Order: sequence, then C-alpha cells, then structure tokens
Amino acid sequence: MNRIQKNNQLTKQNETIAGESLRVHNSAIADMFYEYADLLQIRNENAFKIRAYRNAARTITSLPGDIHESVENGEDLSQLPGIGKDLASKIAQIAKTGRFDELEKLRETMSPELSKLMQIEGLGGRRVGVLYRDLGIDSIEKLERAAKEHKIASLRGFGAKTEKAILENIEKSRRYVKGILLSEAQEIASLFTRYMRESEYCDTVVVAGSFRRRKETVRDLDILVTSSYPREVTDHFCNYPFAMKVSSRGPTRSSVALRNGFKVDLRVVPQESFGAALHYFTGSQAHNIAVRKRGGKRGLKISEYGVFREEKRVAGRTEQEVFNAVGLPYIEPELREDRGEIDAALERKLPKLVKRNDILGDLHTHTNYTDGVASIEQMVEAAKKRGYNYVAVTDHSKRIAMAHGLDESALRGQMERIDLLNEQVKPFTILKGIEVDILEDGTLDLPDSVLRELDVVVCSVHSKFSLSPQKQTERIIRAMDNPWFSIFAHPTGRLINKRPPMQYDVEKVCKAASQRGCFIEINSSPERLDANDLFCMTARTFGIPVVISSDAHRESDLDNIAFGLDMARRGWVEKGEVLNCLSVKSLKARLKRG
DNA sequence: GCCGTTTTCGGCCCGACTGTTTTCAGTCG
Repeated sequence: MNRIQKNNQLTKQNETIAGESLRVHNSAIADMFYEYADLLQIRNENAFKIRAYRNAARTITSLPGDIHESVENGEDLSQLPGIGKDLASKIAQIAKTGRFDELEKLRETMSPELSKLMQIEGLGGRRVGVLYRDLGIDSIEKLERAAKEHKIASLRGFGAKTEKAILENIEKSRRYVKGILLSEAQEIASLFTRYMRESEYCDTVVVAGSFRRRKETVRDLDILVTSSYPREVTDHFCNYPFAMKVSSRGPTRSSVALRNGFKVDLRVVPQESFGAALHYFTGSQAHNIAVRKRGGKRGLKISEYGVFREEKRVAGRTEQEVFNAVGLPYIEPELREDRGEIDAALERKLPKLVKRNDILGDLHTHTNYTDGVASIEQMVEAAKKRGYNYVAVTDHSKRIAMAHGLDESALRGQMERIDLLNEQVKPFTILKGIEVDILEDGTLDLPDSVLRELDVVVCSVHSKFSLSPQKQTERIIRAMDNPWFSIFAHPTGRLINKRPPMQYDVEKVCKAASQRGCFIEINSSPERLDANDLFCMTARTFGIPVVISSDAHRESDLDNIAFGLDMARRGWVEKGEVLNCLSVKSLKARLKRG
C-alpha cells in the first residue's frame, strides 16, 4: 500500500470507527508530511521548505515513542531535531484530529494521486509539475498512456529517450515496491563482488549503501572499488553476464540493471579516497549531511574523495580518519541513520553493539515433530557446529493443524525424548519449549499444566491479524497475563512486501511486557525480521531484553540469525540486552517469571 | 520551514551522469 492509499485509509478509519479512540501513528503523520513535500515540490515552491517537511517526516519516523502520546502529555515537540514551532503545532493538529488541513487543501486544488508520480524513477517534482500543467497527467495510468502516444517527448526538457525511460520505469515500479529482501540482496552482492574480484584491475571491492547499513530491504546495490584503472574496471563491470542493460556509465560512476530489474551501481575511486568514499556511499544520506555540516563548521569540505581544508586533503584513506577529522569516534554502519548517533558519539555514549559471537544459543527452532525437516539430534548437531551452548526446541502447538501442531500428550512425548538426549549431549543443553499460539481471545493454545513444565514458552499470533487495534492490544496483553508466557515471537506478524504488521498499541504492549517480565523476539527469518530496528528501540526504552532467534525449520536456517542480529544492531541493542547472550544457567533463571 | 561557537537573518551537502541543450537543468544518492 502506498502512502496515499494509507492516508486515505486513515481518514476513512477516522470516520467509520465509532467509540474507539483512533491513534494516529507516527508513520501516518510522517507520510502526510512526505506527501505534502511532494506536492509543494510539484508546485515549484521553496526547496528548503520542502526539505524541512521531509526532515521532519524522517525525525517522526525514527522516534521510538508514540508521538500521539507525547502530544497528549503536552510535551514540547519543537525540541525534536528539524521540528520548529510551526511543524510542532501541525503535528499536534494531526495527532488530535487525524487531519492535516493544508494537505487536504493541496489535494483538492491539485490532484490526490499526483505525488505517486514522483515514485517513478527519473521523475522529480519539476518534471511532474510540467507533466501535470501541460498535459494534465495526474496518475500513473495517464502517464503511461501519454508516453505510449508519444505526447511527452515534445515537452520542453523532455525528449524521446526520457519518454522511453518513463515507460520502462513505470514497469519497474510495478515490480519493486520497497526493494528486495536483505537476504536476496546478500546473494546478489556475493555473486557480484566475486565477479568484480576476478578483474586484476580491482584492488578493494566492497558493498556500501543501505546493504552495508543492513536495512531490512534493499533498493539497489552500491559496489565500491578502488583502482588506478577506472576505465578497465568500468568495462568489466558493464560486461557482467547477468546485466540486462547498462543504464549509466562514466569514469567514476556506472550503473547496470540485472535481468530481474534490480539495479547495481559501481563507484571507482583511488585508494587514498577509500575511507571517504566508503563513508559517503554507505550513507545514509541524512547521516552524511549531518557529518558534512559538522565538517563545514570546522572549515572542512567533505566529499567522496576525502576531507579537504581549502585544497589540501587532510583525511580520507579510512572511515576512521573521516570521523576523526570532524571530532567523532568511529560509528558503526548500522547506526548511521541520523537517529542521534552523532550526538551519542560526541558524548562518547555510542552503544557497544551486540556481535555474532556474543550469541550463545537459539531459542526458537522447529523439528520434524511438526513442520521442521530435521530431527532434534540433527538440529542439536547443527547448533553445536555453530558454537552454541544450547538450543530450544519450540515446535508448533495444536492450533497449527497443517503443521501437525503438538497437543499436550505429543508435547510430553517430545519432552521425554529431550530429557534422554540431554544425558548424551552434555555439556550442551537442549531446552524444552513450545511455540504456542495466542488464540483470538488471548488465551494460549495449551493448558498451563504443561506450559509450566517447559523451559521456554514462545508465544505467537498466527491468525486473526486484522482485529481492530484495540482488540488486538487487549488480546496480546491478555496472553501476557498468563504466567508462563515468556517470549513474544515475531511480534507484528508482518511478512515483508507480503503482509502488513498487525495494528495494535505497541507502547501499551511493551509496557505490559516490561511489567510482566516478558521478552520480545527478533525473528531472523529473512521475510519477517520482526521485531525490526524501530520496534527494538521502543522495547529498549521500556527496558525489555530482546531474544534473537532463527525460527529455523532446517539446519541451515540457523544461520539466518545473522539477519536478526542486523536488526538488533540497527536498534542500538547491546549484548547485555539480549537474552540469548546469557549462559544457560543465567538464562534459565531469567526465564522463570516472578 | 529550521537553525544558530558567523545566532533572529541568511544560510541550508556535494558531486556525477543523462538528456536536452549548446551551457545546463533535473535527478539521484
């Protein structure tokens, strides 16, 4: 669903849900600001005003807390970065009424779907403005028709090539909404970097961009190469056998589209610029701007080629040098979202992010007792190979009939089997667990009499994802009232690009979890990555430890833990905040609820 | 519209590539 549909839906909800207080979520407010900025841009208004709206939208998106609540508590929003008096009052208005009057007015005078056009690659505000004013184009459909009828090429600033590109990019926009999964990007990245390293002209080959920041979805890959032979490197890059077309080509930057439409960019720089280029191309854009501003204040100019005072290069060989030049310690790529990492760095309060080796076990795995493909023994072997000290077997409960979910007696059978195996695998520990369904009324799918005998009770929602936010909130909190509820697994239920997250009051649920001693899972399945970075940040503000779990259904799935780790790191999570960084003894103690 | 160790006005990151121009605007990251 795009922003406009979402905004419209929100307005509709406001009108139709009676008696139930609707909370305007942070993302809805941010989306309104983004759309407003788009419309201002199409009207050719002040570029800095437009940027201010986008900056504010970004700030709102990355807030761990609920802005609706901040408004209710009378907090001063103008203290937030990029939000002054004017925007603070607009946010308050939206939070209270669900409406942004200025946006509604613009939509009326312009066209409600106009900002959609700016999602098409190659179309910015200026061009969309021309298309709208000269040809009355205000939807993708009209744009496509006009391009096919060759009405666009004759417009000033356009041409035959642009017209053709528009058609291609409309097609592309239909295929990729938010980008591909991080795991898919990882496969492409490893093939492509291996290919680039085959060239004798490439010195260093690394992938930068949002891939290096480990975002949950990736729109394109940025490959950075250092070399003294940019022409040869570019030739090699453009000849990649799986490239469908070369979409741009220059001595330092080139870009190809793969057969599936995915874009890969190449940047070639000399070795002495490596650090500056890596920092620059890793982004995020907002982080770069913040760092460059700091540089500017110190009389430094920072570009992808280095840090310069006047004409003299003063840093740039490593990222460390770039940060140091502006008076900062090294900041990990996952933190570079301009979510406060620069201030934290200045105060020397950057988190010591959890690392792969800190994780001592996996607390969510399946076996062939239900829908997994490996036996308990095989999963244990696989876990040992990965250096773990323990693994929890958490098969499905009976409600998941199609996965042959376990009833009480089948579960007891599995528990006995685990007791036997535990004698054989010492000092390794197999924890007895279950992934029990949270039913619609908030009860759990198995009786307390058996849950109490388990080491780990992982609880999750697998049905009724679209209850009203209020009912969903009550359902989850009721489940947490059960004294054996320990870990809330894949807490939003979203499947990236397939199923939206459940709508409920995350703050209320986190508060409940923290009061009851429940934990939040980061599910590492590449299409879940749930809780994601922002959810982790919210959980942290409530002091809730997270659990990074693989949800493995086969031995190799255990390696997915790396993606969950990525989300944790993006959420500023430290080792001490991760349950499965504890030894088995401490873990068992923590799992027993008061 | 925001912001301030150039502080209430006048700035606002910076460079590359494409296509449409004939010196540059638009877009992108």
